[in-house]
Amino acid sequence: MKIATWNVNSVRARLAAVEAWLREARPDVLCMQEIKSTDDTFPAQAFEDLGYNCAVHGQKTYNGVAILSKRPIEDITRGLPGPDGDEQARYIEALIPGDTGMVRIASIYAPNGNPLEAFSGKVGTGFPPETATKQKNETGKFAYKLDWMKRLKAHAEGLLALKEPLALMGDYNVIPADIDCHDPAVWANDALAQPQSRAALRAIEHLGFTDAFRAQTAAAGHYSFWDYQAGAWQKNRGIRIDLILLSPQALDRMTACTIDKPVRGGEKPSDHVPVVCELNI
DNA sequence: ATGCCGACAGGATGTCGA
Repeated sequence: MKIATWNVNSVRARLAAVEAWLREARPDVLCMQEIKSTDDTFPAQAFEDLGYNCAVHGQKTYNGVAILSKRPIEDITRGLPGPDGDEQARYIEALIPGDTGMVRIASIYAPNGNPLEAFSGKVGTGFPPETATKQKNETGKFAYKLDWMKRLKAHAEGLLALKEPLALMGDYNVIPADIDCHDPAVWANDALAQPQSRAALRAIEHLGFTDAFRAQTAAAGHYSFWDYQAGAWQKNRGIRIDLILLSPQALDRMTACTIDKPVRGGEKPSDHVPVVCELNI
């Protein structure tokens, strides 16, 4: 079974590119993030025409995750357990039957977490009303990121106990290590590279997950994201933040894991590229 | 020091991303 994850940066803006990639790569499962669509505006028909079933957890304008599958999509769960009032659509999970067994798959869009500090930017004139607004808008993004990762860890722990093939795949918004970054100094003050962010990811991995790509190679210089700005793609200034975390039962069936780098050079590309994994299931 | 680019909502330009 060929499974993939791709932060498409708007499924509607990216529809032609996603359709083209599905025709070429023919994955059995594609987890998408940042679809930036509600369930109503999600272009399900286009994917159904290519032979895919769709499970969507959408949101207007921001975030949004989905799972496409050539096989049936069963036991769908939308959202992580957590406090009421978290309206951000960042998690969808389902059970997919393979030829020889089931695999549980989650499409994950972890929070970015920037800016790091409440007053990292301008605070206007400093009058109390503006200060209060700035504080309200900018406080807590990094805290939300770390809290969300804790919620993911708690949920992942329960899933691991099922002892079944499991793939938690998506945009983790964490640069796991310096070798996953073109220039660590550039990202040193970014939420994606903070020690707390890396610790939050490690804490999940230490439950018993393996970074599928890192099971294949220890080499530096493999990225999944290149900023649209400042010629980052042309200069290969990228970072690897799109990960496939596998349970032991999934890892033992893995035969390949690759990053489809050329997609970044395509027509009207996303700033992320697909990460693909082959499982003997 | 900040913007660079791109998508969105809405109908100008601010918000957000990483």
